[in-house]
Amino acid sequence: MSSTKKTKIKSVARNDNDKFDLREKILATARRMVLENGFASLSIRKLAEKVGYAPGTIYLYFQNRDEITREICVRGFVQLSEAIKSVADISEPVEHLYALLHAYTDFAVENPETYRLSFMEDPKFTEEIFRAAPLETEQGAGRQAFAEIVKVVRKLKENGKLAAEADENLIAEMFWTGIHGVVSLKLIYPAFPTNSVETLVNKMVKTLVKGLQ
Amino acid sequence: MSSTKKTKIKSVARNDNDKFDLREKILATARRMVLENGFASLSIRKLAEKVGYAPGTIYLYFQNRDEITREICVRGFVQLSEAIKSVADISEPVEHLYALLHAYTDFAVENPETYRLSFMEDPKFTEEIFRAAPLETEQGAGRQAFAEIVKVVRKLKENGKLAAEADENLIAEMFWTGIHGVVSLKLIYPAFPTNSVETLVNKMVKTLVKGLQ
DNA sequence: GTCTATAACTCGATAGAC
DNA sequence: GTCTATCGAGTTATAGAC
Repeated sequence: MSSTKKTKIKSVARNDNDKFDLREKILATARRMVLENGFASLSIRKLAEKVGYAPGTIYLYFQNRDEITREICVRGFVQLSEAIKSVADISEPVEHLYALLHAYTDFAVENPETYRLSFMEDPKFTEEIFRAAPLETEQGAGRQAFAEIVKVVRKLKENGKLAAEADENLIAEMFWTGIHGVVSLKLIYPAFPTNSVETLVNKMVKTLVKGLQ
Repeated sequence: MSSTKKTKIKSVARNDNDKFDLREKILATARRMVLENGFASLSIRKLAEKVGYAPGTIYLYFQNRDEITREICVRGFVQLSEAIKSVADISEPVEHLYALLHAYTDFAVENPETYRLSFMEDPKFTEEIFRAAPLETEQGAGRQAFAEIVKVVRKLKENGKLAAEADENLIAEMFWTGIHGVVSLKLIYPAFPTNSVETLVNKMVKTLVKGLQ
């Protein structure tokens, strides 16, 4: 790998008065292509054509195709992380838990391609989401999201909804893997779990919460 | 790379007396390649080379590449279906449930590539597993497996572990999606759920069973 | 610095000679 | 049935013109 080769290409306007960031333009175009036809349809050649540059030009801003998809995923997960945090002010713990998990599944359903690539397709991207990194940075988005679940579990415990000796981490992972199973199966094959994501998530969370008492 | 030109294709021993099924040989070789390097590494060219034939020959036995991967998946799920049925003689329902779900997760852990392709990568193959087909045929393997879970749920109900008005189908789907979430997340990123598949499945099933009462 | 053109390598799939 | 040759398409990456 080429270490810190962030070639911060001169931020000079190319043919306009406004300075524009070609890197961002490429990313935006790539994102649009992905939303329309999925990650598989994202080829360097087509991307370059749409942006109006030659294929080789893309490589001035990105090391390779993966770096583009990775960046799209990571940015997507920042949204997820924010959505999860946006319900943090709900004081009642069970209600908070439902809101948080629904924010999660809503993100997956509304951003199926991002979710698929991040959690179902390629370990490379999953790693990117969970990478050990300062919690504040974008790269820690997956860990931030998980940390929020742990917080809610702790809140459940403090409110007596949970045994004092319960393993918070294990329980948080149980919730996460459970709802991941619901959305991931539904995303790949909508016809199988015949029940809707909402019905399944509600039933699962309700049953788990009751079973934990 | 390069060099080592293998032009000795013609010298491969082909037993013309025994009529051996080249189709099976191709499948077996493909399966081996998949086990070693994943489905992505399964190319017609490499496969043909390993089998000792020209690339075009493969197409005499399979319509295309997908037909090979599909067949590998479907056969894999017959094994899963059999593993699940092999625990059907356990009379105590909760014990039966645990055994069944562990048979499922064991299959996923032992056949990660098959499981990944069937349930995480390409809807085409998921569809093949769940295809509406006579339950007895190979193609119904996924549905057979699910039917077994429904049976156990019904048994739980008959033994009073479950409310009489409980939705058997919904509960069976809840168990399936739950353990699918555990194994699928673990398969794609072993480091994240820090707890083992066994620990998570046990905790989840135990909590769900308790919560259903 | 920016971009074009193209190399060099994949791959799946097919046509035609034997 | 099998092989050779090839098409058409994808990919990364580089050499060199402007």
